[in-house]
Amino acid sequence: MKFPRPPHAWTLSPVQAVAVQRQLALGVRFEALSAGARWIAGLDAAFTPDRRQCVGAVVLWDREQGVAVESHVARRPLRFPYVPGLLSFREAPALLAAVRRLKQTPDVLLADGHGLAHPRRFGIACHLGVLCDLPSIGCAKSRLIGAHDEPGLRRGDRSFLYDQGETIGTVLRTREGTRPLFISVGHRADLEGAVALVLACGAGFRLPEPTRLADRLVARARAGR
DNA sequence: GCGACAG
DNA sequence: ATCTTGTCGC
Repeated sequence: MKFPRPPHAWTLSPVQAVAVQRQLALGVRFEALSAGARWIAGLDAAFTPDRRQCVGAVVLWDREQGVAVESHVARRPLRFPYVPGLLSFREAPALLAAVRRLKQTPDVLLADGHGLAHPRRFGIACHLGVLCDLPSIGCAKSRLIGAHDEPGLRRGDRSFLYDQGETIGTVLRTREGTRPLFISVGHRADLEGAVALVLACGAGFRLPEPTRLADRLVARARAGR
């Protein structure tokens, strides 16, 4: 698929990256996520053993048939350090390269990381969604910012994530006996719809199938092929 | 100055 | 993310 808008430069200083986030955050749109979203693109990244490259993977999951219909990986040089709050500048180049290889355009992107649950309300899910101009959801395995109560112990139990008086996400238990996931809106989505979609993509594991499969794919592609 | 800190 | 053995639980 092609991107409606050309991306900005990726080789930046942390200070410049923050400026880019503040600018792009103005482009985040809020919409009701389509309840009929069928093709979900799960995204995940890893690093080569020498830590010089980032490997991005995308798995297009057909929610109707419950199967992966496309899988792609792409490698890009690692040019940015890990700085909490600037994750996308490290992983997005490889992830976008993988997304670009998709034949079918996704209905929504499911990113491994936060969306609005971010200090500047522009986590990697927002970044990917805005650049691709596609609905996106952040699905992180741990908290970056915000306060919350511990959700109930059963699958589907949830509590909200708050920061500065705003509700920035949902802490969702996707499987009993495991730590909850942090769901937040990325771009062109709503929190309720995001939570519903994550649960709809669940297959008995803590992670929703699209990102779980992308995770597996990237783990294999990391070393060799 | 002391923690917290997506992946 | 990644480095790593055994071990607790279903």
